[in-house]
Amino acid sequence: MTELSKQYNPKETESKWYEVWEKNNFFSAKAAPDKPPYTIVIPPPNVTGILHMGHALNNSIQDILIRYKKMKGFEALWMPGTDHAGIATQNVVEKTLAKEGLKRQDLGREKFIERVWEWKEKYGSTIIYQLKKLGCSCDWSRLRFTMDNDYSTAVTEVFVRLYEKKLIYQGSYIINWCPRCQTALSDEEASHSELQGHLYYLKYPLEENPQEFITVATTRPETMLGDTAVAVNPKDKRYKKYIGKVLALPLASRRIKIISDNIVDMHFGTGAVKVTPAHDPNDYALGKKHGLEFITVMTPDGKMNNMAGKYSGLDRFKAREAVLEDLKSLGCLEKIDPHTLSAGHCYRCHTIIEPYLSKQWFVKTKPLAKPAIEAVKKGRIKFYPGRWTKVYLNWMENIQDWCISRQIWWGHRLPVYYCKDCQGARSQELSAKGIIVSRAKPDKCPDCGGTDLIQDEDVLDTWFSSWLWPFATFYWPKETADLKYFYPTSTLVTGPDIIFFWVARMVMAGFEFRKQVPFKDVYIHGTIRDIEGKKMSKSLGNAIDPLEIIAEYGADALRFSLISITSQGQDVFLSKERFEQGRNFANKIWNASRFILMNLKPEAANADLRVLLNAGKLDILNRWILSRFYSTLEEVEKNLNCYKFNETANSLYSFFWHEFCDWYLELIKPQINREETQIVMYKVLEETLRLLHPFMPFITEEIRQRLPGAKVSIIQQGWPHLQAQMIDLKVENQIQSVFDIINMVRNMRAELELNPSSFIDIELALPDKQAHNIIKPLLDYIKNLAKVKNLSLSEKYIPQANQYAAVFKDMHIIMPLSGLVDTETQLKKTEGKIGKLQADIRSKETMLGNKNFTARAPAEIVEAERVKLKEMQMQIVKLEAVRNGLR
RNA sequence: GGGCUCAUAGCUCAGUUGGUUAGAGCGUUGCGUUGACAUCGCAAAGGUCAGUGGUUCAAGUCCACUUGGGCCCACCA
Repeated sequence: MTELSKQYNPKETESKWYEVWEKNNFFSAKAAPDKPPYTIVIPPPNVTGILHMGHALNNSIQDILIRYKKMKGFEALWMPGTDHAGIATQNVVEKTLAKEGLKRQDLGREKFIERVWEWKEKYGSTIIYQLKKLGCSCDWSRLRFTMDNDYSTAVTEVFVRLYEKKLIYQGSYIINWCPRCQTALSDEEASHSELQGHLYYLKYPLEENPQEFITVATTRPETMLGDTAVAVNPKDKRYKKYIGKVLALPLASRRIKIISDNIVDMHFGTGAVKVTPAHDPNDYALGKKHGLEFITVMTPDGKMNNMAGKYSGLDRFKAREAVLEDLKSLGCLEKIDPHTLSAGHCYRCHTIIEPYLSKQWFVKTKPLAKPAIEAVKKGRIKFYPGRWTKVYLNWMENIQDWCISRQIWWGHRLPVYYCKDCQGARSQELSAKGIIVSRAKPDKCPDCGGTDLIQDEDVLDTWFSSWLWPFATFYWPKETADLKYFYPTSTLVTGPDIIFFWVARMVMAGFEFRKQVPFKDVYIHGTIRDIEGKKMSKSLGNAIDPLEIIAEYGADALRFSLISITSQGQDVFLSKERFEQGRNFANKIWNASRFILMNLKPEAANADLRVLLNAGKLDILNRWILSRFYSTLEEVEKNLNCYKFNETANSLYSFFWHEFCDWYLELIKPQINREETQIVMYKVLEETLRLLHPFMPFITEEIRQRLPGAKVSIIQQGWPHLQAQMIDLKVENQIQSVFDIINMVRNMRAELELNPSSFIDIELALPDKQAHNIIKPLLDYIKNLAKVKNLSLSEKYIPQANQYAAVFKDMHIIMPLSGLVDTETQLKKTEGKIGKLQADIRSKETMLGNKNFTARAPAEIVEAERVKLKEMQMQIVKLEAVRNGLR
């Protein structure tokens, strides 16, 4: 066995063990009918992704679950993969093209897509390597990509099925349009944020009397060029007389009608609203209802089109200025008020969304939502923390149809073909004629037999492929053995930001295509923020790079620190110093293990603990640590099973550090060569390492391998079995008393400013004779850790001037002094304690004197309070004796 | 407009179904390095649990309101 360094060096161990795990296929899972399955599908990171703290947290949690379940005997599968991330990836590749002075149109569709694939091959696995650095135990042999051939088959299949069920339709509606990406977006992809804008009051003259105006208020004056009506509320007395009259729309020189509709809010703006049916969703509805004209005044890249007359070619915001300028000179701009408005922004490039009328494909979602609502209501899918249930249900119950077509190139092309011969016959309105939706490209048109078929140019929303992730990764629509065994999956771990994008839709897909839930538990973790509460992001420059932390502190430290501060679902405010806790803990584990390894005899690994226990060969100290260990194990499992990761991490931390190291290892030093100590010390370390392994996989593996009895990996050692008979609260209490006494002596020493390394004498005065027998065998422990030279036991406390005494339960702890210490100070301190105790006693007495309390509180609580009061009364007598001795 | 969430030690946060003297990590202060660990040990200081009112024998915990952060949803032109 090689010498261990004084400090843990994560770099040396991490890559080494990861290789071993991979080489031995410890991460692979196979359908195993004799074992229960446990499945997690990874939220597939974008191929453009690089590991950030959110990923680190998300994947640490998943790895903890997978490693725990694997050790526990489940066939645990963690399905990995990446998402093609349509718009995001296309944007990235377009940027690299721009450096060559090229646009994607210069290459053409096919060549461009080739470039994207090239980019993907080159950079698309970056995040996979980074996940490995984190220690993730994904079954990499199953790595999937949402644009894999098989996966695309599933996407096409789903489109065709939904189309055939009439749950997919095509139509012209107002959608969210990103003028920069030049594509439609779903409602979820338009993230609304407030911005400071203006409310512009425009005057439209009446045709019959141009001196008379109706003033409308708008935030987007440039759209007035597409106005086809002005609407007022029918109840609005101010405008009643104008309803049905005609206005001369300035600049556009068009006649528009004044219509009335209840939807108009009389109290907003002027109570008269301009109606632009082609550029606003509300106006669109009004346009439909009142049979208005739809005039599109913009081009897809956000410029004014030739319907906009002289403004044609101007960018929409430049056009706004120009329009305002011209209205002003016409005297048609009444005023401008500051106004905060909320505008949609493209979730990929943050450009302000333009509501835009265009022909798109939609999923009819209401029927899909129905079983997805029911499943959650009935608890077949559970959210952790539970409050997300409401968020999910609220969205699901108010679900809108899903716009799934995107006008970009990178993605799954719609399996929609048009017959050129039939196209002429197609009306603008919905008609299936000449539209062929098919799994494979058809040879000829089923309507006219024409062979001139072209495929729809659009691709599908990225989420239209990711919503199939829990089963498409198992090669659905094939009924594979893996699909049957591993699906439905067990737990989904993700952040709150993609509940609508992804989680909700997966539930819908699960029911629609598999007739069951896609997962049983959804664990929603918090968002990682910087110390000021801002979301961590590269663009804000406040991000802490997990890889940097791994390089500096190690992956185990990163994981442990992250987990220990993330209480269930709560956001995390993170600073770099936070990771020192994990690093220090790793180092503590390392050094405690180093100490044990230096003293351990290999045969200790072979003994059977139960035999030893039954033979009565375990002393109280060893029984104590075993009891504490199994109590901890019990707690760890309870917390893990309800996704309380921080509590688990913290109980392991405090058990290992503050009980095992601070007390146990210190106390056993004098008896370290005793057989029972050897065995227990080995046992507790070995099993604690196993409990820690899901949290800190590398260091626990490294140390386990150095202990006797190692298998190829600690993963194979499995999860320790709870041995409830080892939990002994009586033993725990007795040892706790010893610790309390030691603490008191240490405290007294510190109060007296005695050098911690000097030995002192102590007398314990304990009136209860029977207690003497219990404490006698424990005296050596006290002597050891409290640095006591002579420890005597007596039955009676005799107050004396040259001593310092303290009280613990019914015991006086007496420290003889050689006269150097100031008795005045001791007296003050003792009196202070008495004063505090008196106050406590008074409040207890009041409490117990209250008949309401004694009558209504549970008997055991009242009894406990009585006992407590008695103890306090006893203590005060003893303290008073001490005080009298000092006087 | 609706909903969620947070406010506890100087900082970051725990605190289970209401029930002893409210905890941890970091930081601070004092003492301590001859063999596990200074990425350490021992000890200490530090909290009217945001405010007000209520329910209760009992409130950090439950309820209402107030104040101040953060987030989400919604078609206020």
